[in-house]
Parts: sequence; structure tokens; C-alpha cells
Amino acid sequence: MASRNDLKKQKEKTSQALIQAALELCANEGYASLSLRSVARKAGIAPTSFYRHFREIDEMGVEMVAQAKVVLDAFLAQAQKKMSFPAIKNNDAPAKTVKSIESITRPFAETFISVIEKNSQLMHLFFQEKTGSSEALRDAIFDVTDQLTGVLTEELNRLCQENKNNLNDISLIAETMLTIVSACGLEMIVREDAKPKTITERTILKLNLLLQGALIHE
Amino acid sequence: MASRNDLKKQKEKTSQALIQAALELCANEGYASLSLRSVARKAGIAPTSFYRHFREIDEMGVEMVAQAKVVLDAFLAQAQKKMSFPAIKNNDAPAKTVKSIESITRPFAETFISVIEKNSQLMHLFFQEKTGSSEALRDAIFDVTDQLTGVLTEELNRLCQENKNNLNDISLIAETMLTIVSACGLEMIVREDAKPKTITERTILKLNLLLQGALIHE
DNA sequence: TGTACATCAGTGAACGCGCGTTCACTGATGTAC
DNA sequence: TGTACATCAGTGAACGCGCGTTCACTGATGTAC
Repeated sequence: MASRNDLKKQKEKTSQALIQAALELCANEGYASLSLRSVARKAGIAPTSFYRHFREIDEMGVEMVAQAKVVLDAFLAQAQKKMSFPAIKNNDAPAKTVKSIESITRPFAETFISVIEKNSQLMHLFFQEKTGSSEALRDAIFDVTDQLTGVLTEELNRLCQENKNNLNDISLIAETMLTIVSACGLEMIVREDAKPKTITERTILKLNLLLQGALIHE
Repeated sequence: MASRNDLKKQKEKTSQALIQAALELCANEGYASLSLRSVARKAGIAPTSFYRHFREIDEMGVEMVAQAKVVLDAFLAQAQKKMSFPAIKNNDAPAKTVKSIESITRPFAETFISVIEKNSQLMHLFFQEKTGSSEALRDAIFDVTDQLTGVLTEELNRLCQENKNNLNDISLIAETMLTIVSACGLEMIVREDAKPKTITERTILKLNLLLQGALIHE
């Protein structure tokens, strides 16, 4: 017995099929080359039916960004569970300092890379179209990026306070951490010869340098 | 009296007009939305004449990347003239260390931002299409990026040796420096509300953190 | 319970448009003799 | 010097195609009475 709710769910399912079709096309042709007809065709509906779900392609694009936001929020939540920042003393050996810093950077990078691998199409769209040609998408992506940077900044602050470590310019660090991992993530998606393991380790090294540079020795 | 040379120059002029037209269209619509006809129209020639210069759009794209390489090589050459790395002693005050590091990062970032401002369309193309949908362009851009990273790595090595400073992971640093400035550059191009001065200073701070982290105190 | 009406996701025909590509052509210039 | 031929950047007509969008329609389901 179908109800109004069932109908809504059916419509939602078709919308999601459109988005999934769009993601697969994006992976090959890029967002800018999407056409309403190709998306509808891939999703198995008539071109005109597209309008029952979105007024135009960009409206679907913005919805895709919203779904990327969900994935990225989950990424940060998952990373937060694993990150720690053991107390660093002024006379600690460099190796010990690095180890403490890597308690942040390794979970951060590894969680991120794993999220990239599981959601490569969505993440590619997100980080690629940040500077793409659709203003609507750019704006949506910048908003989400700002929020992510904010959350990461808070988390870094919390980690510092927890064990009385000190870092300089925390919001700048958060921004740069995201820049570094997204650059590495994009490289991994786009280069078919990329080895995830190598890229992950190189990413961690880069993040380590950044945090070491920000560490204030009292 | 026209010569064979004059003819070649005339052809070259038209090719450059096509590229210029393509860059202007890219700035609005993005590389993926370029069409042979729109480029020819903007350049003021018949659509069919396009084929006298390039076999397809991507062949022109690759030529555009080659021109970006010229600009970026010039950028590094210019930055090299201005960068220095005064000797850092183990017991130097942090402020003095930062000042020495900033003798690298400030000329580097300021030169880069100035190049971005003067060649925004070419640089946008270069850094945007690094992960774009055309494999030909991606490959060309990755080649150039690798070369740039190599040159910057050598230069950092030279700067270190000059005054007996020590940096860890120099090639990783070179790579990350380029990641950071290109991310900032793209943001500057794409955000109409961006203030070049603010972005430059933030970029320098980010680069400083990175180099501080790589500095080996003996 | 039955009947009349409302809602709404999905459809198929039709439109005008810009696209990439082909083709045979033009006309300016250079080259051979 | 003059003449015949070669080269080649640029042209305009024509093609078939996929595009976004409109429109009136269908048919399944929910709602009112």
C-alpha cells in the first residue's frame, strides 16, 4: 500500500540516480561537460523528467556539493576520534616531537585518503570545482571549506589545550592542512599510476613539517 | 616585400590570436566548455580556419600549457634573483630565524602573486586543469610541474649551501611550496572579493611555517 | 463502500540552435625556368 | 624579365548530431464526500 511517503521516497530514489549518473559522467568528462540529456540517459529516465527533480544542472551540482559536505563532516568526525597530541617538552628529542605531531597528522591523512578512495567522484568534484567555472558551485564549495576549516581549527585548539602544547597560527594551519591533503587527494584520483601508500606517507611528511614549524617551544 | 618568413609570422599571429581568444573564453566558461567555433569567432576567423593551426582543441590547450611554462620559468628565474637565506645559528632568537626564512618565502610569494596578477588566465588554466578532464592537458601540466619542482629543489639546495643552513626533505618542501602558492593564486583569481595584499601575507605565513618545520637546528 | 477529482513523476514529439567536420574553392605569395 | 606552377592560410556552404526547453499528455496514487 503506497502512501504519500512512499511516493516521496520513490522520487528521492530517482533524484539520487540522477546524481549518481552525473558523478560517473563527471569522472570521465568533467562537471563542465555534463549535459542534462546525458545525465538523464545514464540514469534511465526521459530528458524531460530531469525537470521534475532540478530546475537546471547547477541545482543538481549544488546538491552534490551538499552530499560532499556530509562525507567531509563524517571524515572530520572520524579523524577526531583518532587524533591525539601527546605533551611535548622543551628538551624532547626531535624524534619524540615528530612522533607527537604525527599523532595528529597520521590519523588525519590516513582517514582523509581512505575517504577519498571511497568517494573519489564526489571528492574530485568538490576539490576540482572549488575553482571551476560555475559560480554557484564555487560559492557552495567555499562555504563548506570555510566550515571545515573552522571545525579543524577548533579541534587543533582542543588538542593543544589537552596536553598544554602550543601552536602558532592555528587557523592558518588548518587551512593549509586541507590544502595539502586535497592536493594530494586530487593527484591520487587523477593519476592512474599513483600509489596510495606512497602518497599517504608523503602527505604525512608534508603535514609534519607544517606542524613542526608551528610548534612553539617555550 | 613579403617573404616566406613574413608568411610564417602572419600565421603565428593568427595562432596567438586563437590562443588569446581561448584564454578569454576560459576565464568565463572554463576550458572544458571551449568550442572550436567560439574560439574562432572570438579570434575573428572562420571556424574552418581553426584547422590550419591546430588539429583539435586539445592541441591548442597543450600549446597554452607550453606558454604557461614560459611564464613560470621566468617567475622562478626572477624569484631566484631576489631570494636569499642568511645563516641561522643554533641560538638565534625565533624572530631572527623567521626573518632569515622570510628572505626566501617573501620574494617567492610576492613574485608568484605578481606573476599570477599579470597572467591570471594562463595561470588559472595551468593550475585548474592539472586535475581537469583532458588527459593531454593533465599530462603536459604534470610534466611542467615536475620540472618546476626540480628547479625549485635545486635552488633551495643552493640557498642552504650558500650559508650552511640545513633543511630536511627539500624536494618535499619544493612540492608543498608550489601547492600552497598555487592554491592561494587560484583563490585570488576566482574570488572577486580577494585582497591581493592579504592573500600574499597569509601565503608568506604559511610558507614560513613550512620552512621553519624543515629547519634543522644543529 | 463507491465515485469524482487532485496531484504529480514520468513521457514523447517537436522546436530552434550551436557544434565539429568535410569539401571544393580563392587568392596572395614564392619558386622554377 | 615574364610565365607557369606550387604552396598554403583563410573561406562559405553543407552535413548530421546532441543539446536545452516547451508542451500537452498519461497513468498511478491520494483525498474528499
